[in-house]
Amino acid sequence: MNKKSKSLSKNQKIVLDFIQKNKKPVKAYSILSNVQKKGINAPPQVYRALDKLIKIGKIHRVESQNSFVACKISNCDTPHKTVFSICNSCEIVSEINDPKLFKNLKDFRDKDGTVFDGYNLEFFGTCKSCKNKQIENTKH
Amino acid sequence: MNKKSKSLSKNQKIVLDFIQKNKKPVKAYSILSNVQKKGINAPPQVYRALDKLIKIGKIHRVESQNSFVACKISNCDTPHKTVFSICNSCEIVSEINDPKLFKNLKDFRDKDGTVFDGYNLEFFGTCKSCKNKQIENTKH
DNA sequence: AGTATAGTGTTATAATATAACAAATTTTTA
DNA sequence: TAAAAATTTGTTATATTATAACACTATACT
Ligand SMILES: [Zn+2]
Ligand SMILES: [Zn+2]
Ligand SMILES: [Zn+2]
Ligand SMILES: [Zn+2]
Repeated sequence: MNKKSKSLSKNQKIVLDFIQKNKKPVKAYSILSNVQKKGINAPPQVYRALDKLIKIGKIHRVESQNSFVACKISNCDTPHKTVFSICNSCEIVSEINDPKLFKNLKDFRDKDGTVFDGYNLEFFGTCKSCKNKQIENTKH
Repeated sequence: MNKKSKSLSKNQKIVLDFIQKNKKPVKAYSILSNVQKKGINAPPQVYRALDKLIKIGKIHRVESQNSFVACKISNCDTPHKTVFSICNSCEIVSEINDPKLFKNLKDFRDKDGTVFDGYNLEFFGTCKSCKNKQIENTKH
């Protein structure tokens, strides 16, 4: 049994379960208040679980939002290579799985030829649904 | 005289000046403690200046560090299209100016064909100087 | 069984960021 | 140039996000 298949601890399961249930990214203190009934009482319990889940790639941190979202790509690399699109209007986040873009990022070298271990890319725009709403509003 | 050439306010100048003096990104409260002698007394004065400087593209926020760094690319776009390399070891940040990469990012569309307004990309690795130090250490 | 590693529960506190409001300054427009 | 609008300031208080430290428990490894 290799390390990666080791099962999650109680708190890790509770936190992951809550994050996976949510379509949108969730904030640490929102997780806390929502899992208190399950026996998680204090911030460190949440943050420890988050740290571990991030480390093993089950979730990602959305840096521009201080929020956390379940990984949508089963074999997401660690150290992390993540790409998200983020709606400026409703703040919904989608994880992007685009092989061509991944290749461009993986192959990138800086001026010194440095190879990077990982990256995080966040695209910002207006999602389809919000764009439609905006069009609706200009009609009236 | 267009809007972009309008001069900065007193606090904005003080904050920008401090950020530009630093090779590494700086934190908001470090800015605060370093400019108190210039008459900036409280966090909102710093954060307001930061917000404005970010908006006009004079500085960028390094999302993974909660820190702020002067723009090294004179004509950096707003809304922002930023690429950084970040050393995991010394946390030094370099702004990357790579036309080919910029083009790849600019041309990217998601599955729905959405065009994005901006993006932020952070690469993580070990900088040349830190890599050399590591090699030195393994010699002994 | 014994040791090492990882996880738990808890309290306190650090670090980062914003709300709200009155006053002053600068820019725009009439 | 005077009035109106927009921006910036100074200030106090508070919200939000995250970690330190410590004693203890559970699990995995040899
Ligand atoms: Zn993922
Ligand atoms: Zn949206
Ligand atoms: Zn820039
Ligand atoms: Zn370094």
